[in-house]
This record gives sequence, C-alpha cells and structure tokens, in this order.
Amino acid sequence: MNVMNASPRRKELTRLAAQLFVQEGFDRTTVRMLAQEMGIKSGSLFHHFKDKQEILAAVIEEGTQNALMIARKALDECAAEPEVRLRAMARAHLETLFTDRNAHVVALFEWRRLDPAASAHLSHLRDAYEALWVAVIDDALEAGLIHGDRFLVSRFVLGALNWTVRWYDPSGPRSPDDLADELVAMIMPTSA
Amino acid sequence: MNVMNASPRRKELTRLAAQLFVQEGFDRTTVRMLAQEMGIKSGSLFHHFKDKQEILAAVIEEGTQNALMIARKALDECAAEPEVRLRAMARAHLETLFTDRNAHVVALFEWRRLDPAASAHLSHLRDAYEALWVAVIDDALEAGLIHGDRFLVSRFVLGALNWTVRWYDPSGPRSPDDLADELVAMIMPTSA
DNA sequence: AGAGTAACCAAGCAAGCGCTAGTGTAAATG
DNA sequence: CATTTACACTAGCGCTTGCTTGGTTACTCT
Repeated sequence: MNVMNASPRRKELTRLAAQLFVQEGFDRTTVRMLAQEMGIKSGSLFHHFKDKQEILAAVIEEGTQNALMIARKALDECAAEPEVRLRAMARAHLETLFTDRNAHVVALFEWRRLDPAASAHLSHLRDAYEALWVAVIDDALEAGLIHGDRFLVSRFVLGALNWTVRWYDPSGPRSPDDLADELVAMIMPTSA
Repeated sequence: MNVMNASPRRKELTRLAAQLFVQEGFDRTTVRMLAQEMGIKSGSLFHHFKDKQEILAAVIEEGTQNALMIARKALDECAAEPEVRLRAMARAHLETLFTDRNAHVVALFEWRRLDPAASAHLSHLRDAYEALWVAVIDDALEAGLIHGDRFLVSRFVLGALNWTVRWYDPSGPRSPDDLADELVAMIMPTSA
C-alpha cells in the first residue's frame, strides 16, 4: 500500500498519471489505462497508491509544491521595487504553469474530484501560494503602480494567467516571459 | 427520438441537465440521475435525446446562443464610443455568465466531452461570439484607450472574465456590472 | 544461505454504466 | 371512429468500472 511515501518510482508514475488526466480527464481515465501507460497491470497500481483518488491528490500536490517553491525563489532573488516583484511573480506563475503544465491543468480543472479530506489538505498549500500574490499586489497598489480593489485585481490577474493554458502555444513565437510582461504592462498605465 | 426539435419540455429538461452537469460534472452524471431529477425513468430520457452526448450539446448550444443574442443587443443599444462599447461588452459577458450560469460553466469546463461533430458545429457559434469581442478590442486599441497586442489583450480579458465563475458570489455586495467596470478601469489608464 | 521487502501478475467480483426493446396510455389529428 | 403522435413505463443486455485476492519474482541486507 505504501502510504504517502515519495519513492522515485511513485514520482514517475505520478507524472504519467498527470499526462493521462490532462488528455482524458480524471473521470474518463481508468485504472487500466493508467496501468498500461505505466507498463504494469492494473492490479499492481494499488501497490503504489491506495486508490484512484490518491493518484489525483499526488498529482495536484506535486504541482502546487513546485509552484510555491518557484514563486518563493523568484521573489527572494529579485529587487524590492514593487514593479519588479510584480513582473517576477507573473513570470514565475507562467514558468511553473508551462514547465509543469500537466499537473497544473489537473489542479485547475479537476480539483473538484478530490475527496473532502484531500481537498482540505491541499487547500492550505494553495492558500499559501495565493498569499504571495496578494502581498505583491498590495505593494503595487500602495506604490500607486496599479489601481483598483486588491481583491478584484488579484482575481482578475490570476484568472487571466490561468486561462492561458487554454490557448497559449509554447512552441509559438512568444515566450511565457513575454506573456507575463505584456499582462503587467496592460494593467500598469505608467509603463505605456 | 425527436431529432433536434425545441419542444418546451426538452428546453426544461436541458435546464435541469445543465444544473446536474455543473454539480457533478458531465462524466459523473448518469442517465439515471438525470432521469430522477426530471421526474421520469431513465429509459424515457431517450425519447427526448438521442444519447447522453446530445444532452450536453443541447446545454452548450442553448447557453452560447443566449450569450450571442445578449451581446449583440447590448452593442446595438449603446453609443459608438469605443470606451462605452468596451464596457457594454464586458457587462453583457458577465450578465449572461451569471443569469445563465449553469449552461456557461458547462460550456467552459465540459467542452472537451463533446464528440467531434457537435464540437465543430458549436465552434462556429463560439467563434461568432469571440469575433464581437475582437472587434470591440480593436476599436479600443485604435482609439488609444488601451495598449498592447490585440490578440493577447482579448485573451487576457476573456480569461479574467471567464474565471469569475470560480470565485464570484452574486449574492455578495458587488454586482456583475461593478465587476465589469472595475476590469475595464484596470486596463484603461485614462480612466484612473 | 536465509529473511525481508518492494514490485508485480492473473483472475475475478460486485456494482454501475449507457442504452435498447417492447408495451401502455392519453391527447391530438384525419 | 380510426390513427397517429408524444410521452412514459418495465426489464434487462452487454460491457466497463474501481478495487481485491492470493500468489510469484527479483533484489537487498544480514
């Protein structure tokens, strides 16, 4: 059963599961499909994960942990000016969104399939991440860089960024950093 | 079988289906659940719809048709200034998003469950709606109201608006019109 | 060499799935 | 009056689902 460990094998299986969940959706992905993709039989799957739910939780946890780490690192490494920090945060968001794309698409669109216990646990991680955003937005507001309600601005910005997974093609001419910079420019009158 | 008619009975059933699809997700909603919610037995369902897929298509078609009608009416009724039109479009978007909430949530998050034929047909409707947006954004850009790439701006704005279904509470203090105005203000430096 | 353990497999169960076939009935239509 | 149409029912087929069981292999550690 292997409760909640982080063996390298399990990590690899989680990565494959994320890919399938994105391709087919969580509900349409059967344990037999997962097993085949992993090169094992469906019964063997339950040696690594207690049940299908736990696979979903593992995928989302992995992605959210990574997002949190990358954002913290980005903020640590950049200057103190609110404008720089805002741009850094937007860049970090898109960076993690597209290097860890599968996990994040699952987190964004399959969250509701989590059972209440897993959802509660993972909500804390998610809240920690959003708190970083709100702090950066607050500083930008206070510095007069942007205007509006702190709550609304952060929701709008996060919405615009998250929605990119629906249309952005990383193989196109624009880099994720370009996208982040354009969004920040769009909401920042002074940089026009 | 009742191919593709629009009887009042079928319209009501479509409305109920939309609600269930939002609550449970399309895949988790069984034909037996749908039938029970409609007060009939599961076998009777297939008198109104050819199969489960057709119910999904009916829900999405209904919502998208409404959105298109409301947006066209809003643009017809308002002045010609780009700023007014931009605000009107944003307001119309949120109005339809929350009066017809169930259908739109399904359209946004269950689109991929459509079979290719239905998807192709409904894509045309959706493209017609997005064309309205791009035209309005183009005018606003040309008038110097906003700045940036036309493609990116419309994607960001639509993303921010669509994402509201994830956090906005219509019973709260803010009206959808407030939301629309705040978003437009956020991206329009001159109105600060 | 022997013990322990992680990883796997074949087989299958109980439940639930979308959907079909065939029938009954009341209202509209010729 | 006879027929059609719309809507609902019962019963169940054929299949897939998540998950369990009981056992085997391969590797590591003492």
